[in-house]
Amino acid sequence: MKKKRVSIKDIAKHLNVSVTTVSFVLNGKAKEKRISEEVTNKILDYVKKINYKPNQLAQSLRTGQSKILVLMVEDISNYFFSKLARVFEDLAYEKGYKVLFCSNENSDKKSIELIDLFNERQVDGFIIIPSAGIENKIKSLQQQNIPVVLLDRFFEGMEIGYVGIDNRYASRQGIDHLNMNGFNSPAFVSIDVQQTQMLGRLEGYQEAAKEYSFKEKKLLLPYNLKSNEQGREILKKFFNENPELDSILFATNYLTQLGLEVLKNDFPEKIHQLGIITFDDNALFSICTPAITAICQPIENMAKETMNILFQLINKPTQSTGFQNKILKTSLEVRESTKALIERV
Amino acid sequence: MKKKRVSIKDIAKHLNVSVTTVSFVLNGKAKEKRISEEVTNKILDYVKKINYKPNQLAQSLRTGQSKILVLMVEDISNYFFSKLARVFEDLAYEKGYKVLFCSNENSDKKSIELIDLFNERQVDGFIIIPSAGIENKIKSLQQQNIPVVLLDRFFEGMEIGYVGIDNRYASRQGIDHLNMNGFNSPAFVSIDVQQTQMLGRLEGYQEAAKEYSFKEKKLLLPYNLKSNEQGREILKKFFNENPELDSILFATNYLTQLGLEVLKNDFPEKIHQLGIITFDDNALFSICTPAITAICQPIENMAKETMNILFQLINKPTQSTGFQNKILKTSLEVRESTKALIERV
DNA sequence: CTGAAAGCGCTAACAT
DNA sequence: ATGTTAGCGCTTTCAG
Repeated sequence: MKKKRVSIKDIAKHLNVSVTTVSFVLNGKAKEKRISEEVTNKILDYVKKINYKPNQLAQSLRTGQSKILVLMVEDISNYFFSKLARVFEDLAYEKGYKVLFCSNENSDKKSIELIDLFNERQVDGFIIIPSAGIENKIKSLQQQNIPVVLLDRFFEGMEIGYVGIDNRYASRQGIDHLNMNGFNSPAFVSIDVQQTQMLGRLEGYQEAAKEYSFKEKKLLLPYNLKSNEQGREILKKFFNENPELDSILFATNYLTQLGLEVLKNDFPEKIHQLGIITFDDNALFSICTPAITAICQPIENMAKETMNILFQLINKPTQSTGFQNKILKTSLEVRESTKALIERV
Repeated sequence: MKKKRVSIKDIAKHLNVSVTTVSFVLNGKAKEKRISEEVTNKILDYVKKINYKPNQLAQSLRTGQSKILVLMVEDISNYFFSKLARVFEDLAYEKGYKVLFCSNENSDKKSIELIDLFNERQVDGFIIIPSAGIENKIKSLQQQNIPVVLLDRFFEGMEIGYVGIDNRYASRQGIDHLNMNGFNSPAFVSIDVQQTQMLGRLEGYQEAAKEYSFKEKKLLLPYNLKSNEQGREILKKFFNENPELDSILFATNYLTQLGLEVLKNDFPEKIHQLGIITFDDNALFSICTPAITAICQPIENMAKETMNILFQLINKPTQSTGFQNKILKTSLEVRESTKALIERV
């Protein structure tokens, strides 16, 4: 039943030419190989007529290029990552590449499995948001001369292409903004994890604490929360025990969501008094009440820079020495949640 | 520099056996082909030692199976789609398949390009959320005997596997709920597009209008809004011109977001009086004020059913006749935005 | 200008 | 029980 795909050989036979000729013509090398216009057109016409498409698999096997890139994120269903994915998709297609997305759930085991999996498939490059323990796996990719660039997080001291934001600065930006609006006792809510981007965010907070000499007040939730409910409990306790806080910087999207749920349910008055800032924007933050001020990562730019570095690696087969890094700045989307109290309704 | 990948041939040579033997062992056919334990172990050990991975590309070329599935959605960065993607990813990996995600932006042209692209790559199956004009392209896939199943939307009368929700019922469910809470003049805000799922939602609304004999009041925004701003203008005008409305059913996520922005900015009192329901949930709807009642699609189940149908197609190479459809029910996540007025604070 | 043929890495029917 | 060998569909060198 399966209609057999037509191959280059079939075309050659049908047209009484050799496969070589067909291949040359198809690959636009007709001129270069000085194949007659007549033959060239005959082939082109026929190919169009039967709507022939070369078998990419065979092509890849032969050329060693699969034109496939892999983007490995923590969880593709997370807003920040899915936005990133969308931008990568478009950028890659422009260049004739496809992108495979996959989620590693921040697990080393899953990350390694996935990398191996795609490596077997000879993908042409990796863009990886790495979990903490896969430094060696990534080094092994580099040794095989497979282009990799890291995104969002990196490994201290590793020689590798990397694109991220200035997390320390971003936190500072947030606290500065709070400070300017009269909030001078800010808490920092984050996750207890050794990811570089999280450490940077914490650092920025601590630095600001010194400069403005307020007392550090940080809550680090366990990475593997059993449930949202557990997270809410912890936050609730934290708010109860620290009534003096006048503002909060949430280090990720997800925490903001939990935090707002708790505030909304258990401290309905506080939600309008506290200064609130979240890392990573989301379209819906603007319709919360109060609308939430956000530290925004320049997603498009991040993707663009990553692609640049990656394609440089792809096009330069020799092991290069200088690895490019790009640290971008975040921007602040100011909304109601950080308005000075006197200005609020 | 590029370390040459070791091939089955290298292994054979090194071990003084034939490639066949290696291939059989690697494919777990040692028993079946009655290859001695000794040889089997020798091969297995060596393979493990040098960490050999077969070249999937070559394998695919040979077997005609790529173990790759494609999920084509409208926009991977949309919450509903990225959630779906995540579930598909997990389900597929369980079965040894990978999933390529791509976004068609609801454009026929892009859809067709993408389908051709992946078709050339011999993917093993397609899961497609189709744009309106690609019925023929999909038929051509079927003719080539390539497994396809449609999701979310379908083509009237087409013989094809399909998974979706009962949109008519879902709308009814929403309006019924509003009605029970004393809202009996609901509007319906949707997009002016001929997608089956949207038509179903409209139908449900109209049906309810007849049954409860309220006057239909629908707003259909153009599909290609120039900007969010334009959308907001239209909504604002609509709210102004229809002050008698006591509730709204938004037919998609995105519209809800626009609508809430408008309400928040221009009708701050109304936002607490209107009954509001949205199609498709989002984690952040629960922290809006009021928290928004949502009609939830059973994403996990949808993915599961789709996979079932798809794998049935994949494993049954002969053109089957009976096509399976699965229409699932939505559920209602009741929140503040539809509380009867008397109950509200 | 065009064709023959080798070979990418793997599978599996057919020999031994 | 193991080996030989013919492809899968394509690119590309080398010979006309």
